[in-house]
Order: sequence, then C-alpha cells, then structure tokens
Amino acid sequence: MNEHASTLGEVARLAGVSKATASRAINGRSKVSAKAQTAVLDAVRQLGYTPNGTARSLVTRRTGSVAVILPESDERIFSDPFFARMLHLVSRSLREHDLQLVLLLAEPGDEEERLLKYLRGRYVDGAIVASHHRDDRLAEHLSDLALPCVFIGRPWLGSERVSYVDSDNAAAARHAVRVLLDAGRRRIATIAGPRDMRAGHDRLEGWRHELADAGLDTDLVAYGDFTEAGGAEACASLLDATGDIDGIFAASDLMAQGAMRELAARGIRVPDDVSIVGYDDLGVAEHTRPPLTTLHNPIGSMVTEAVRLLIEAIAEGGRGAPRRVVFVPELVRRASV
Amino acid sequence: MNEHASTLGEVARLAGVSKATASRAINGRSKVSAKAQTAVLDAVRQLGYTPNGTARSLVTRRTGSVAVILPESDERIFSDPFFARMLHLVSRSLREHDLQLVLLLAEPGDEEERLLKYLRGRYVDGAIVASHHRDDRLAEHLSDLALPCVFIGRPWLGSERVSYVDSDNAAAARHAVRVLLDAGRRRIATIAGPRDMRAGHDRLEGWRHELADAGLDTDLVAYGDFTEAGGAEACASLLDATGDIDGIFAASDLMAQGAMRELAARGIRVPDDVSIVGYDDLGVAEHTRPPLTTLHNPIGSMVTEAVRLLIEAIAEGGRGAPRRVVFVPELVRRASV
DNA sequence: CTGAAAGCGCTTACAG
DNA sequence: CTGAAAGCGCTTACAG
Repeated sequence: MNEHASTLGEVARLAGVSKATASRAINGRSKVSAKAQTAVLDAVRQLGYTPNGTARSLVTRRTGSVAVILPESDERIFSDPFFARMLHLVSRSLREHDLQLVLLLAEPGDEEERLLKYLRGRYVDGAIVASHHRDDRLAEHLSDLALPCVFIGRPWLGSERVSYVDSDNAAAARHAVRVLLDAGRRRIATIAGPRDMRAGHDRLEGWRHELADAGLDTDLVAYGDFTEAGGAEACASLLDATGDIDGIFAASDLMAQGAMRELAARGIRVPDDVSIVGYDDLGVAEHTRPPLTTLHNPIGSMVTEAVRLLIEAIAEGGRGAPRRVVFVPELVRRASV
Repeated sequence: MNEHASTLGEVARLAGVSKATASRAINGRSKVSAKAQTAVLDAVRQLGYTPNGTARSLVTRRTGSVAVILPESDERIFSDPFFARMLHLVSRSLREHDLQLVLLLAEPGDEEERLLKYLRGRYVDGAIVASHHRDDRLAEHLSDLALPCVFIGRPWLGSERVSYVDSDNAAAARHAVRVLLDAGRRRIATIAGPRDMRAGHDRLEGWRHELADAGLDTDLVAYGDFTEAGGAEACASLLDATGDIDGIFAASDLMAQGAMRELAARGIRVPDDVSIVGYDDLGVAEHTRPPLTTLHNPIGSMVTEAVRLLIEAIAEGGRGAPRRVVFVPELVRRASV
C-alpha cells in the first residue's frame, strides 16, 4: 500500500498528458484520443488511482448519494415490516439511477444537531424522509437547508414548504369504518396510531367522521404506537372500559394483530363477536388468524414516486416548487369482518 | 430562501474580516478577538451561512461520519435482532465521539461496485463491517482502499490485512456440546449457520471437534441460514433422516427457536426428549418455551472495541497495523438442557 | 490576534 | 482533441 492515495496530477504526469485530459479520459464524457485514453487508463491501473470524491463533489456539486432519514426508534425500525419493505423499494429504485443509498437513523433525542450538520455539509444530493414525527420538525429544517428532499407521508409541520407523497389516510379510514358498518357493527372502536404522526392522526379523524356521519358514538378510542404489543395493550384497555365492542379499526396491521391476540386470550371470537379491520397489508395481514381485512398501504407507488420527485428536485438544484402526490389505499377483504 | 448557499467569503466581507478569521471564529479552535467573534457570528446568522462540508473535508481530510456496512439481505437485517442491537450500540458509541453513523445496505449482488465507489470517494472517515460473507471479499477490497475499517467477526478472506473483533466461536460451540454431553446426551446434532460465514463455519467446527474428542458421531448436521424458518427446516430434515437424536446445538437462537417449533409440532419434548443449546442470547432465548440455554454473544463488548479500534485507525490515518480482539462467549443456563 | 497566500484534488469553460 | 488557467469553498502554516 502506498503512503498516500495518488492524485489525478500523478496519473497525468505518468500518462504524459494534462490533468484536464486525464480527467476527461477517466470520466469518459468527452472525446479523448485513443492514445491518450489508453495511456491514462494504464497510469490509473499502475498507480491504483481512485478519484477523490469530495474534491469532485466540490466542483460538480453532486455526490451520487441520497440519504434516507428515519427519525424513529430503532426498536420500531427493526420490528415493523413497513421499514424493511420501504428500504428495499427505495434501494432498488435508487439503484436504477445509479445512486448510493445512505441510511441515517435518527433516534429521537440529541442526534438532531449532528444529523443536520451532516445534511448541511452536502455529503448527499438529497434526502427522503419517512416515519417522521411532529416534534422533529424535519420539514422545516430541511427546507431551511434548501436540500432537495421528499417526505413519505405528509409532514405535520411545514408541509407547505416541502415535497411529499402520501396516501389518503382519512378516506381509507372512513372506508374501513364503512366496511364495519356494512357488517352490521355499531359499537366500533379504534386503536389509533401515535398522536404525533400525521398518519395516526388522519386515520383517527377518518374513523371519527365516518362514525359521526352514521350518528354513532366516537368515544371508543385507545392509542397504540403501531407495534404489536401496543395494539394488544390498547385493545385490553378498550375491553376493560367497555364490554360491548363489536368492531375495531386498527390503524396498523401490527396493532390489529396485537388486538387479535388479546381478543383470543379473552375468548372473544373474530369475526363472530367482533369484526376487525387493519391497515397496511405488508405481509402480516395474510398470516393472522383469521386473515385480516385491511387497507393496502400503497408504499410501492409512494416510494417510486418519491424517488422520481427527488431526482427531479435534484436536477432543478433544489430551486423547484414543492410537489405532492397522494394515493388512495384500497381495501383488501379477507376474513376478519 | 436564497438562490444559492452563502459562502465563507460572504460572511467574511459582511463581518469586515478576512476569510481566515471568519473560519477561525466559526470553528472556535483558535483565538479570535471578541469583537471579530461576534461580528462573524452575526454575519453567519444574517446570511444563514452553513459551511460546505465537502470543501472542508477536502482540506481537513475528515468528514465526521463513519459507515456501517451490512453486506446482507435486508430480509435478514430486519428479522434478526442481532442487527438492531448492534446498530443501536454502534450508534450510541459513535455519538460519544460526535461521529455521524451512515448505514450502507449492500444487498449481495450488483451493488458492490457502487458501494466501493462511494467508499473510495472518501465520503466517510472509516467503516465498520458486520455480517460479511466469503464472496463479498470486503476485507480485501477495503484494505486495497486503505480506508480505516474494522470488521465485526473475522473475515473469511483477507483477514490478515484488516482489523477485526471477534468472539471465539469454536470454543463456544465446544462448550455447548460439553453441556449436552454432561446432560447425558449422545446423539447430538447441529443446526449449522451459513457455510459462507466464518461464524457459521467456526461453530460447526467446534461442535465437530468436541464430539470427535468424545468419540461420538459427527454426521448429524443440517444447515440453516440463521433465521427461524431456516432452523425449523433444518430440524425437520434432521428428524426425518434419523430418529434417535437427543441433543441439538443450534448456531443461533433464532434457528433454535425454529427447531423448537418443529420439535413441538412433532410432539417431541424439550428438554425431556431432546436437549437444545442455542447461540446469541439477544432477547429471543429468554422467551422461547422452555427458555433456551445458550451462549451469550458478546456484541456489546465487540461493538465498543470495534469503535475504539476504528477511531484509533482513523487517527493514524489508516496507516497503522491491523489489530484484533477476541472475546469469549459465556454460557447462559436456562431450561432447554 | 489577523490577513494574504497557498493548497486540498478535482472539473470545466476557453482558446487553440 | 488538448492544455493552461481559473475556480469549487474551505483551512492552515507563515509572517506580522
């Protein structure tokens, strides 16, 4: 191993050309004589030369990488299939654009400053943020940075300043409630998501409005954190508070699964005694017992669109107007209603 | 928002000082008069100035970030608690050094080139790699790059060229077998890990040698992929092939859990009919039924040490000699033997 | 304590 | 097609 990494200047000297020509030969974007081309490539090989990315980025203003920011506890990141699926899709989508995915885990807490410093440093060309919370104020921070970004899920604060893709959570929740009503259910509870996440809030509102429109009670709500355990707990507290629940809309399949576990433990049958509708359809809904009727979260479409918007924003140099796209989740009927 | 990010030069002009002084005021590492200090800080605020990290990195040769490379399918990354735990620990450890963690998921396959390009670009100060496989040849690649790095788990190829932390997998496996022997077991099978991972290989060898030393058969082996499903399958094939197994050493708790599911499905009792010892002790072993006797994988120590070695390597500019530290896993007795 | 200058390692008009 | 030069946005000896 050499003492130091070799530089373009050394390559040029060895190849007997100027740095400009060496650069052109290496990047292959402009014409170079065959002779120069091979001389440079030989020199590169001989020296084991590898371009310094930060130097190149300084002039091209591109790094070739994109951050995915997950301002979420790693406990949830590693237990909710949403993340695995999303990352898988983002990664595939980015690959088509020859962009490197850089994952930034931002556990809520003291990390914020370091994360922003990194982002400000322009080590990435843009960012996709998912699973954000009200208090992280990431939309505001990122728009201050003028770093191209797109949110998956409309941010709670500052949504007018950034691009995002979203699904119509409220409409989907209303749909879920309608399914329950159609099945003759009248005491319909909800296991809501976190209060500081837009998706949690919107699904709750959808549930509330649809019930209100039907002239029914809207007081049967318990909150979960989108996890299985949280769903079980919420279900238990619901059951402890009122005996006659006959329908549940859970704001995530994981929570629905937890709820079903709690119901089973109490000898309450699904769907005979209580019908339940979940949300997400990312794998777990097919394997609950009985299989779960749920709303399909269109994360495939959201991710594809998010990457597309991000690429556009990067091409515009972060100066373009915010864009947004909203998908509508479809109902997947299985056996829990 | 401005058209462009402001530069140090603009800050300096507005503050009425030189770029050098502005730089010093901002970085706070050298003396600056109180007057200049406030003038610069005011200018920074007024312009919303934020230093360009790539420019700074070009001269300081530091980015303030460290990569964690996971050359593993995201399916496994998101299902094995090993990763959540490890990342959590790395992240905490890095935070103490004010380093940003940058996670690079390198699904085996075509990503390799892009990953190496990113790493060569010096967008990070160093790298920690975990869950590597024989064919990724990452140790060789990284040592070619002369990028400071440390492996968690001894790499299969090129281990003499890089730093790593490891645990003594073979000794631990022997220990597991001894526990089984002490319980009077004589037909001891193993559910081995992937053949292309050092940990899988070493645990298998430990099992084999300890059995051979006891003069017992070493032909009862089935391979899994460290997952629960893989463990169940391997156990099934073992059971189908031979009826009289009375002990199993599984190379991971997840696989042990799968095996126990398979055993239960066949009405085989643990530990009455067959004793089983797992490996990892990262949470699942406590919750199997019965709780699993297992080897404690010292990932806390490994991570702490890995970060320490990496910081040292970075300080040495990647020119230091490779270092290695090996821990010994301890047995945790529960109820499966 | 401060500033002018050099330099980090590249790319890219510009002129030939 | 090629090279000399300027420049990307910083930091850091060096001299004062």
